Amino acid sequence: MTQLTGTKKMILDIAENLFLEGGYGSFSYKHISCALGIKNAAVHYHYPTKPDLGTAIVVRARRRFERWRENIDKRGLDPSTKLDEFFNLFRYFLDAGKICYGGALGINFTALPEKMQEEAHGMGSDFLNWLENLLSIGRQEGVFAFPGDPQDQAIVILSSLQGVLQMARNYGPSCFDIAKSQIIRSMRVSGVLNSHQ
Amino acid sequence: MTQLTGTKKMILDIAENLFLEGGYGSFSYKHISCALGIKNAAVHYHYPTKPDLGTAIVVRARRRFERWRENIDKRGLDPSTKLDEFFNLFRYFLDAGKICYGGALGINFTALPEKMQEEAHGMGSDFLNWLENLLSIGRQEGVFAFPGDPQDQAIVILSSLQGVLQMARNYGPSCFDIAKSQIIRSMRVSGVLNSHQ
DNA sequence: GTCTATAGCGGGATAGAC
DNA sequence: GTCTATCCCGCTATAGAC
Repeated sequence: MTQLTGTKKMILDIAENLFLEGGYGSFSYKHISCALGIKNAAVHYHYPTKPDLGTAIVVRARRRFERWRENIDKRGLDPSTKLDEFFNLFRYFLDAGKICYGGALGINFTALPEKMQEEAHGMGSDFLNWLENLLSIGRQEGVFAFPGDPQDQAIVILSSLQGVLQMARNYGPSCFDIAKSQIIRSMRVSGVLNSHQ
Repeated sequence: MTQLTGTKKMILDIAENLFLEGGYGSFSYKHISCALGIKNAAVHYHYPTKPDLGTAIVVRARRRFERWRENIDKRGLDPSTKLDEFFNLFRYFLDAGKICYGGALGINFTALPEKMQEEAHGMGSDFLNWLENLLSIGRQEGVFAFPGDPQDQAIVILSSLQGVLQMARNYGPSCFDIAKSQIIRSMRVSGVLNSHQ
């Protein structure tokens, strides 16, 4: 699969943006065609059905995360910086007023086209596995402190990020920074429990 | 506002169930009328517009949480048990394959009717304030241990619960128990950091 | 309080010309 | 690769009879 270009790429970009604002029901052929100044039949030429288009969004996002992961992992960063880069991935959504892929996919999960569900499952694993591995290594190196399995901690962190992006629409973007700070604070090795600071 | 009965109550029940499965776009007058064996015009008689119906869902849910809160607070439970009861509130959604109000409201928040947004905001505060208060008291009593402000910890816990209900659709209900256990474990006073158990 | 009937819109999708 | 034209569907909402 080579790089997308031209109309086909622009269709996918617009669809993805709308998708990240409200899920599968939030983008339509009409909306996309109007934004591009073409007719909806032209959009159907590139992506025959909506499940095709929806699946393409998730497939591309997975490839993008894979490139991000490769880039991060080969830079030899320490675990704290890597975790910070991970938070920055989600900060992009916050700044754009969007929810993340997990949220956009999870909200109507059972109503999604089957292929989209499969890709959604794979994408969730991509994120969870990477984070679990980071937490495991970070704790071994004495950088992070938390009880229990790294996988369990990864689930808490990822679910909190997903949830807080939705809360931020209701309470403003500061929620995100609060959650991020609190998560990091909770894993601080030198952290003193029961402290008010 | 007295207790709802008859058709009007059933309409609201069905709408709420559908709403909690996929948000504001997931319930329709047709769907509701079919489920009740009546015509959509009859539904409009009870709730003239969709914003009316959507707002009624959130208003009733807020009153329900208020009753829950009064009941819990007057039973003189210890903070750990209260927190467990709070988790049980969300377990109901898990068992029913639903997402919580925060998720159902947050996903299309900017597209919601204005009154619904206001109620959603109030509802989020209801939950956050109660949880923050519980965490604050629990830490004073030496039952919970966590760094930082109780409000910040409340945001992490609530966002995680909201996110994990959505993740559970993708990864199965075990996510919920894992997140719950990990959150409790992280706040354990006797907990040993860096432990693998 | 529920019905029939209908209006008007936006959605996904297709056939066939250019 | 994009167009015009069209189809069928589900949606919210309303008027007026019963």
